[in-house]
Amino acid sequence: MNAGPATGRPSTKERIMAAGAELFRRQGYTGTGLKQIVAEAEAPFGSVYHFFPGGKEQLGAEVVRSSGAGYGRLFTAVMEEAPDPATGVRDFFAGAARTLVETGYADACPIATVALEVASTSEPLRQATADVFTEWIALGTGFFTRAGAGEREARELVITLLSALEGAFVLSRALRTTEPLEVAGESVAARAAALFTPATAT
Amino acid sequence: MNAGPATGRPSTKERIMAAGAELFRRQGYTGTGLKQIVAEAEAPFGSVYHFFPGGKEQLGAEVVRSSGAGYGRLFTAVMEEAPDPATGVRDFFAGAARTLVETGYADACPIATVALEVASTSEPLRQATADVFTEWIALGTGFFTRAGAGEREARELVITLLSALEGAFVLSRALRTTEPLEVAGESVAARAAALFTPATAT
DNA sequence: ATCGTTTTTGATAGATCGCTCTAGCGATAG
DNA sequence: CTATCGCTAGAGCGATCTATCAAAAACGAT
Repeated sequence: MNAGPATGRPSTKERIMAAGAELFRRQGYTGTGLKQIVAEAEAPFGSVYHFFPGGKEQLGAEVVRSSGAGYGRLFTAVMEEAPDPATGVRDFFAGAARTLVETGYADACPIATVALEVASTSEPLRQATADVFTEWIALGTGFFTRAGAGEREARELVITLLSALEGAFVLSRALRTTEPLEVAGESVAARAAALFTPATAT
Repeated sequence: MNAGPATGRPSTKERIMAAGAELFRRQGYTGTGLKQIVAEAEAPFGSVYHFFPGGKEQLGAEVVRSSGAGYGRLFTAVMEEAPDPATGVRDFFAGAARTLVETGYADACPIATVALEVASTSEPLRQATADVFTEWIALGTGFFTRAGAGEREARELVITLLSALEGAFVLSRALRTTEPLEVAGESVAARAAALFTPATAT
């Protein structure tokens, strides 16, 4: 029942999930072995099956939901700090590009690789990724409606944003350039700017 | 030296590559075993190492380049059939959505799953995916410049298109809805329409 | 301190992985 | 007919995978 006290290293379960999140994000689900996870987490192998009786699939699902929620909080934080939505979009894409470069083009979306891998092979994992995307869409729709957009415009803007972001991650990681993130980010930012300019609204 | 005569089934190498392309696209690179590929291709196991002495990695690279080139031809064909670029974009996204539904949300981008998986784990495979994306960008830039856009606008439009497409594939496969493809496609089509409307050009 | 319960742990099983190797088939050339 | 060569064919190797399980450690109550 240890949730990680202020002192010492994180609990074994937390270390396993952190290691899993990092490795799944970089190498995908099938490309990452449990042995590799426990080695990186400095955890005993058996602990995986103690904390995740459902095995690798349960670990994967919990990691997807957890890191998905964390990324959602990051999105909200960046957007709320910005002076206006268009600037928030620009900042978010710029931050993603910075992280990508700093990690040697390894850390992009925490769940995209897993999402593509499992979409046609594991229903529980597919469901976990779908829940995360649904949560992100709801989060973004809420933010943009609060910023003054209509429900429909807000939803379409978030979906456009997420599509552009995920796709730019694919291109940027493969090409090892931030150009796709910059171009796609500017495209979405321009659309957001147009939507939130009262004078010329559609 | 058999390139597949008009009669009979395709050559063994062709069957292996076709099976590999389908399985890699749906389950990813690490998620697909050579045994599964030869089973689906109805080919002897040893033939893999006869035609691909470099093993799984070489097979993966050739499959990526081959199916990447095929998808590029599809893009060009759809765009050239359409009366104008914006319609072409709409048609391409609509066709992608149709294929996705018809295959039970399995067949999206032929190389995206592999691209994310190998970006940080296999340099030869990463290079293959990067070459395909570079080729697609060149292809699209050429088309849009011939349609009347400036070099820079054309390139940015293609990158925006590809990012939106790849990202929409991720969302659509996970959510099992074509909504992301429709929304992202319309977004790119609108931008293309604006760019190719002479009166109100930037 | 002692016992009973819960939590933790790593050795190991059973299956599958990519890959190697040798034997054999069938068409063609000398 | 024999030799050659491209290809077929699958048994089997070491390594690695996920998952299991019984023993050890930690904890709480008396």
